Amino acid sequence: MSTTGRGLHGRVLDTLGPEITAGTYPPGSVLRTDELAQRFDVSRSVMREAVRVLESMHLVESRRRVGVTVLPACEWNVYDPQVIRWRLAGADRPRQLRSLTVLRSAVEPVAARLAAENATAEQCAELTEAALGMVAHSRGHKLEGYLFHDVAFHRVILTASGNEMFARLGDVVAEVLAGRTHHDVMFPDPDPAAVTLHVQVAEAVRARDAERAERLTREITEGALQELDILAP
Amino acid sequence: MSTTGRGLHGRVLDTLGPEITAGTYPPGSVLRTDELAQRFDVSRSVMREAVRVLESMHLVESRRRVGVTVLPACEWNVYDPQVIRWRLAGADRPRQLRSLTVLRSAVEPVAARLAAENATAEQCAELTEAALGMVAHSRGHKLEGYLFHDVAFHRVILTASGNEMFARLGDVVAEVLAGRTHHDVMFPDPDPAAVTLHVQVAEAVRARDAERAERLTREITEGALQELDILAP
DNA sequence: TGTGACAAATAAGTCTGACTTTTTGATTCC
DNA sequence: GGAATCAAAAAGTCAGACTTATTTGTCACA
Repeated sequence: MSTTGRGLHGRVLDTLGPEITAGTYPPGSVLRTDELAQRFDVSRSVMREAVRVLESMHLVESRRRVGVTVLPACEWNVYDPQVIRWRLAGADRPRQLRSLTVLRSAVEPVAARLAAENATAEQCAELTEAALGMVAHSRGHKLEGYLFHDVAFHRVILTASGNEMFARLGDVVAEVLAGRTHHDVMFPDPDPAAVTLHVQVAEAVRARDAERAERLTREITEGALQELDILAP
Repeated sequence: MSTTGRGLHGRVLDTLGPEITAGTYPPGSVLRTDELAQRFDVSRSVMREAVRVLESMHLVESRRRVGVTVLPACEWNVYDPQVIRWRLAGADRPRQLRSLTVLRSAVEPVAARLAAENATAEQCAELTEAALGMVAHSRGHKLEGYLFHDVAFHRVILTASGNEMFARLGDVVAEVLAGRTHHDVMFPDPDPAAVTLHVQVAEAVRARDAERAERLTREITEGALQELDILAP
């Protein structure tokens, strides 16, 4: 599940990216390419490539005669999957998880509405299969299997919406769900009400009932928000 | 309004980025770093930096002995502001504008609800000022002034929500609104109903009426969607 | 004393060329 | 025909020299 790994510059990013997103260097801090190259024991060319990537994520800004300046968090490309992973691995994980869950609560109901209008027969089948999979793994400490089908379910909804901006949030939702299962406190078995809601959403989409699909999905995401409130008020 | 401009590699990206996002090279196409370096008359180091940036946007994938492979659109980081600008400048602009407007319709109502709960006094003032500015420029072909305050209004809503994921969509909304004003057909004066709605949202936020702020904002975004349907059905 | 021009220092930016590593696909041998 | 081997291709890496822009500081001049 390592993020980059591709090449030496990826190795550098794997430690420098998390450091920056964790706030190790306060905004305005200046790093020097040469020093970084020394620290990571790579050539300047490799270090420059890494800096270019960080720059494209708006984590840093490189200026002549000044150096590589760390930008304030409000500038970061927080939708970059890499940045999301780095931040989820860091200390302000709970805050991040909350932001993303709020985003989910805005997007997924609308996506479900669109999915009900646009889903193909195949996507309806995948949805039903995922919902049934969730049911099958909802009891007896089978959290891994449950997570698998949960992720699949929400991915199908987002993809079937037909909106590419929604579809690309599939990875984000997957990270959030995985994070909830693995790192945070979670009950040994998922909430039965949530499981039922997923099944009902699948039914609504299959029945082309957009209104109902949206309302039920809103219940799901509101449940996810309440769950966060209980764990970290 | 030029996007990158910083350094030689930025110059390369300014032409290569739009080419790729426009679909000039079909997914799976293979580019060679050396050839690209020749074409743009830059050194391999510079070309490699540009490729790294494209790679971090998931537009291409670089593999040894193969070359730089163009990835299918479903892999692209479509939330990267740079990618958004490149695509909005390209041929499938209308499609892109629709995707982003649907995203707005999902996000902004929820953001308005949160803004009503969390906005500071200063943000309330900014919101009112923006709404009044829209009113002042709503008649007499003052589209530029209207756009300015419209952008400001939606930026404040998204920022005041207190959710950083929402806040970062300010630039996206700005692009969408600017695109609508400049490139697409638009009536010489904005819809009076929309202007009124903005004023009412500002009032609702000031009055801490979250429910009403959400409902009114939903009306605004649904209006934006209908406007798109009229222009490009 | 203030100000403007000029010079020096600094760190990123660029280029070149040689070398390494990985991957692929073709060839050969069993 | 299949497996092992080898050669070519392209990205990856490195070192070093050089360029350029920007900042800072100094000095002369008003």
